[in-house]
Amino acid sequence: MLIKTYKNISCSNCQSKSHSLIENLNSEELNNLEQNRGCSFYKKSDYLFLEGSYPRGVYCLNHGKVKVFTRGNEGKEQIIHIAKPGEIIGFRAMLSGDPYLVSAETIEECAVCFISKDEFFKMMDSNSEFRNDIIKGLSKELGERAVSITDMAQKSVRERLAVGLLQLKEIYGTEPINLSREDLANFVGTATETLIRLLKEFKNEGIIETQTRKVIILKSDKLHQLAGK
Amino acid sequence: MLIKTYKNISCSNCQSKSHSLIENLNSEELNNLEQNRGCSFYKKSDYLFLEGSYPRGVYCLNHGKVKVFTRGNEGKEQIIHIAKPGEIIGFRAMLSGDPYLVSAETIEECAVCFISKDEFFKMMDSNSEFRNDIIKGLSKELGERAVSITDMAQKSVRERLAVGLLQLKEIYGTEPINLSREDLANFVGTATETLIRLLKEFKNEGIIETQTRKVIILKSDKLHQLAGK
DNA sequence: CGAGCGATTGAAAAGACTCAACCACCGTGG
DNA sequence: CCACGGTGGTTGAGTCTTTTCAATCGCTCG
Repeated sequence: MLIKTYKNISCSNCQSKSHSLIENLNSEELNNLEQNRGCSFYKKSDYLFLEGSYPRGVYCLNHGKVKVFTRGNEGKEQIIHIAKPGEIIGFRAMLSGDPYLVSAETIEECAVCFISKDEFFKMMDSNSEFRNDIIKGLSKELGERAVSITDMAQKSVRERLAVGLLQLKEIYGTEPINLSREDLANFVGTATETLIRLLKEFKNEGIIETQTRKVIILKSDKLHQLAGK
Repeated sequence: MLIKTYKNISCSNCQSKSHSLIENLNSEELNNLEQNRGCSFYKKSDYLFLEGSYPRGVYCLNHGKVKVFTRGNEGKEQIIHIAKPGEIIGFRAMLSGDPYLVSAETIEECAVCFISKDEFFKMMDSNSEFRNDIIKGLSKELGERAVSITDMAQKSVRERLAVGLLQLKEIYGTEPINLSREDLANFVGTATETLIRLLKEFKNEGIIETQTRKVIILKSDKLHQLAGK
């Protein structure tokens, strides 16, 4: 559910710009973009878009975190990606011309800008640097997913948890990881109960610390070791 | 190991062109391409490229089948994709600028054309239709891989085998599926022994038939049912 | 203070893997 | 032409991981 519409986020001064695909737009393009996008606040657990629907544009995350997931057997979520500020969400389906294969839902309060399909394609056509960044982004992600497939197919849940925690560390930076046990399980690809048990083991081994739902990583090196096998 | 170099495959008349990314090149571009690529025969079990090395160009498969795989724990292969004639292999790493994350190896005798990096980028720059097809291809594949990740994480091996056989049916068309048990297991993401046992179950249930190593699908509808859960 | 949801624990069952042995086919060389 | 060796395919048994189901706990919000 959308809370309110606002125009007070500037693309030129967006604090997320530097690590975003929009960083290579020139000032004219940024100004134009600023005129032609809409920004909104979202509460926790709001959807940006739903699997099966058709994309009308892309979402540029200014603040907060968004989980991107599919639903598998019996509707169980598989979290494919957790987006952080600066990321543009939902352009894959737009580029392939298909309906969304994934859903996107906020896991915190978020500030999100919407860029229409027309505007996005205009940017892609007119700015080859932007376009190349998009292509590079797609390619990079495609490579990462090959690795994820292998991990899911071959690694034990324990190893996958180690991998997942390291990925989350990249996403959360210095902040503690703040996810429900269920989301964490759906990210790692396991049952919630199994996740809780393994988390407890890691805690007992001094690798992590937990504060209610928050997880703090104490020994990354140990996680790397566990993840590798 | 490369068997011999030849120039006798014409891009304009390539029987694989119609279902290839090169189908939207104009005749001038095709002629140019034809002058600037090299074609080779490969024996079964030859590598096109190896994980970790740097791409120098892309491979256009004219005849035969190629498995694309990563190596996970203890070097076990995970087959990410099986390419059939018409497909261009290995452009992902070239576009992202990284070394290959996967290896490509022939699983039959193959005829393969090599297009250099320069040539490929030239085509991408000059022909926006070609470029868009590449972008679309990347996006489509990215979506499919999200589904694969979910399948690997959530589906039982039995379900995954059903999914895998249906995918292989698309690839092999009317021909019987002709893979070693090990490759089949590495495609489905399981141990060879488990794969064999499940294959036997499917056979007993009249869903498939086997002729030594070849697998023939008798009841696709049943497989769809099993794949869904 | 009580309802309700998320987190946690325990016990049992199921699914898949590993290991070891054996079989079957195929090409080679005597 | 046949014995031999090797590779890939198959089977069996035992083990381990992970899931499932059921029950309990504990925080948070009205």
